[in-house]
Amino acid sequence: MGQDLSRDQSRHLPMTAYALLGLLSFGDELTGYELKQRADRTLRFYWVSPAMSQVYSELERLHDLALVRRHGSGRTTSYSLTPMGRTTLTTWMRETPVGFPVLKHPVALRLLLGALVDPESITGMLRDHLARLEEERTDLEKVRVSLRGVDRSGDGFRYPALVADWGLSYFDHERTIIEDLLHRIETGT
Amino acid sequence: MGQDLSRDQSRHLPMTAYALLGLLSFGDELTGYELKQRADRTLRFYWVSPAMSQVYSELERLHDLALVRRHGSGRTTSYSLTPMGRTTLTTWMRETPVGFPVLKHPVALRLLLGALVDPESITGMLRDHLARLEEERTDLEKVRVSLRGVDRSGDGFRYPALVADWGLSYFDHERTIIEDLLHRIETGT
DNA sequence: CTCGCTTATTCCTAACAGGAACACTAACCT
DNA sequence: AGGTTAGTGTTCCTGTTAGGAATAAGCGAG
Repeated sequence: MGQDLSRDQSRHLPMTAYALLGLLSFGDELTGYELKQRADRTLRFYWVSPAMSQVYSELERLHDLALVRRHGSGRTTSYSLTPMGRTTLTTWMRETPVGFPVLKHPVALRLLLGALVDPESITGMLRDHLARLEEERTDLEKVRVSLRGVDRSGDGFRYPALVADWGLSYFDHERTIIEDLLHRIETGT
Repeated sequence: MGQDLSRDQSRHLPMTAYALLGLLSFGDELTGYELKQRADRTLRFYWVSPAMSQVYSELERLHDLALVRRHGSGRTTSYSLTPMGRTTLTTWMRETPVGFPVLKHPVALRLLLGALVDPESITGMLRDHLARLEEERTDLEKVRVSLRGVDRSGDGFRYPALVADWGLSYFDHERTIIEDLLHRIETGT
């Protein structure tokens, strides 16, 4: 039984686990709660923010695998990356086949079924979507600004800022698309 | 106990259920297998394609709720929308609060952690992503072409074609973004 | 001091992903 | 004919993920 565990390092973990390791890879010592917050704040633009339940159970597993260290100062427990955790993460970065993006776009799904309802219902939905798009964009803008400060770690490239720029341009593109769709629907192609 | 069921029509179903009802709303009589195929072919660009297991168990539920009709000709069973199923779907289209898109972008996630590995590893990943993007784009192009033929249902707007155009422009945008990123990384901002 | 807010964790349930297993059909192929 | 291979159609099982309720301690304001 025990001998199998020695090779368990090469087993792949659920994506959530790597996302958490990734958040810890920036060096901070974080509680489950803080990890969830950071995920909600920055990660959510490119990856689904894991549920609270998921964060804690995943941390449990990562601790069992010695990929994170526990810093239990009384009631609250915080976590940091172990050297082995860092190795696992970089190995995953290099060796794991990278999947294709998956999108769950409720607006597109409904647009597809647009013939079921009146056009006003569709244009209304698109306008609501535009408004929310704008909110999200300003949120991401704030994140990018705050990254400018933190992102001063020397030698490498400023990847988090790059990704933020990518996200912003994504929002901009979607806005023009939706505006165009609105125009086409209102005038009849 | 029984009396509660009378109000169960207003209960909301999982998203997968609405996606399946949506696929059936185009009028065909489909088996679970065919539904899965259609989802893989067209739906996947805007919504996660449900797993086989999910399709069959969801159809089971929809049948229990009398939202789909079963056409059991021997060993294979096909399904079609009941009037009540159509009503449920249009009600959902109009009344359900529309959520914000969720993206799982493994390339963006890794780019965020780019400092962990050498730049060549990142540019390699981006180039792979470009290639796959191109494949997906041509798949979607085929879908759009085939829609031109089917999409001749009279009065309304050609929504499926609209959504396909949206998807194509999404791929085009992502391609230019990635190419720009590659250039910026290779030259050092 | 107690009301409400944030932090922090645990637990439960339903939804979803992924694929193995099984069975039947059809084409083709030597 | 018999055999192989590919596609159709369904069921079952396990692990992962989503979502939120419940709990509790700490902390600032009235």
